[in-house]
Amino acid sequence: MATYSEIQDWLRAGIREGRWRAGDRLPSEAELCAQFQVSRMTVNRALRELQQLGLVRREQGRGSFVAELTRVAARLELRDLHASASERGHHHASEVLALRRESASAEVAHALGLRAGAPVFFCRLLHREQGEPLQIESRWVLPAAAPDFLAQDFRARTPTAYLLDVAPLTAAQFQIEAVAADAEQAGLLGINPGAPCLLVQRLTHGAMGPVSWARLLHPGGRYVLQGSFQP
Amino acid sequence: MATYSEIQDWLRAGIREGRWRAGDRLPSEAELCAQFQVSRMTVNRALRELQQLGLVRREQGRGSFVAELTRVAARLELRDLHASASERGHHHASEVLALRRESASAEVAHALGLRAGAPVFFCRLLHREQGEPLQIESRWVLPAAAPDFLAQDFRARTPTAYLLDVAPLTAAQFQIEAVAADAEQAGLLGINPGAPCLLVQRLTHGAMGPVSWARLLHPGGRYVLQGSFQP
DNA sequence: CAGTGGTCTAGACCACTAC
DNA sequence: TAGTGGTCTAGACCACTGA
Repeated sequence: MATYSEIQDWLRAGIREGRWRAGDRLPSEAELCAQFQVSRMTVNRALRELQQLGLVRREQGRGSFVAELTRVAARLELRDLHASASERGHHHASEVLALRRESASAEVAHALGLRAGAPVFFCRLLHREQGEPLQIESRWVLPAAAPDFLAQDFRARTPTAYLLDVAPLTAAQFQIEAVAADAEQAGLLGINPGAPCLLVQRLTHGAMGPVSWARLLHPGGRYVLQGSFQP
Repeated sequence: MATYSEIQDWLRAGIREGRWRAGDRLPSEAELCAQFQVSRMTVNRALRELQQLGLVRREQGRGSFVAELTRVAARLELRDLHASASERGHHHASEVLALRRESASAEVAHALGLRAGAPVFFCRLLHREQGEPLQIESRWVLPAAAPDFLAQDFRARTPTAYLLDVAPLTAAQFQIEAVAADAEQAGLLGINPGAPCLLVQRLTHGAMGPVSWARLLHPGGRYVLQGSFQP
């Protein structure tokens, strides 16, 4: 007798220890049923989930095989700064530099799917972790998606956390690039003008469509994105 | 009668169309069984897989709920440059700047889990896409993992593709940051010294342990990492 | 207590693969 | 043809939740 997760553990251990190498055939469902004294449904679930994780490749009529990794992939998470600082036991503070209604520039209008000049809410915050400037957040919000946006106190709750509440996410896109800080940004972040920064641009969608477009600028030396892939 | 994926499609459609909002309770397994005239195992699988995808949250004794997204996450893939250029129909070329045996510096030894001074293979390549410099690849390889590394022609096949062949990946870690180009890097990439670059550092493991450590430097304006999240 | 999900069984029929 | 995985059934027992 065994459970599906025990069978998974046994297979993972065998793969990790090199008992089966990438591309090798694993025992068939029937063999695992006999070995672990379980029904086929149980074995099937164990193998199917390993397949969903990318660790195993299954082929009808042929068998189950250890998957070959052809790309380095990982789940990258871009999280609320306040929550991630708290998890590390760090202190996080936000300074509100701007909070107002604006007319959408061509760039903002394009990102949010509006016509240029349409009214949007805008905020600009400087985030500090342990007292050190870590991010300039520039954010444009569709008024229809968060009508009370301008009345919030973003020192108490970040725009990210507020928007998650009022307009739950259904989809998001981001892009990450390296840019040079301009003079104003450099002053806020306490770095030299032209210094390298990591720019994360993020568009979030709610059930009704686009909600918010954010440009998050981080000083190069102080902010690193990390990820890992462990099958 | 229905299949598990038809039930999933029906639930996803309801969530997408706002029939259930984030946090709402979905029909119970028993209700779905009755509605679709299927056994509980089928409904269970449909819901369990939606849970694994992060679209649904399930609680024993309470029910199944539409998940609230609390983080923007996406599968980020760091791929072989040649393969990704080919997919876009672009031309990719590599220039081999160095290919030799070295003694591991403290930094390299630490990354690969060696003692400082241990022999490692090293290569340095300049990758161009459509003729424009796109990446400086500096890579250190554990000789035991790829004994013939120094005999390869990396203009024909990138080190990434070669290593995937001889030492299949089992795990990887990466980190991404913004740095300034030094004079030599700037010369190779055709940018100004001090210009912002995206630096991706990547450590790959095979079945036997660490295989290779790579530092991939991209000119800021020409290289953007993108990702999206669609439940 | 009734209702929920978590897991497992011992079958079944099917499509596909390889010989 | 024998063996493989893909899917489904009609039950079962359990742990947990909330009234």
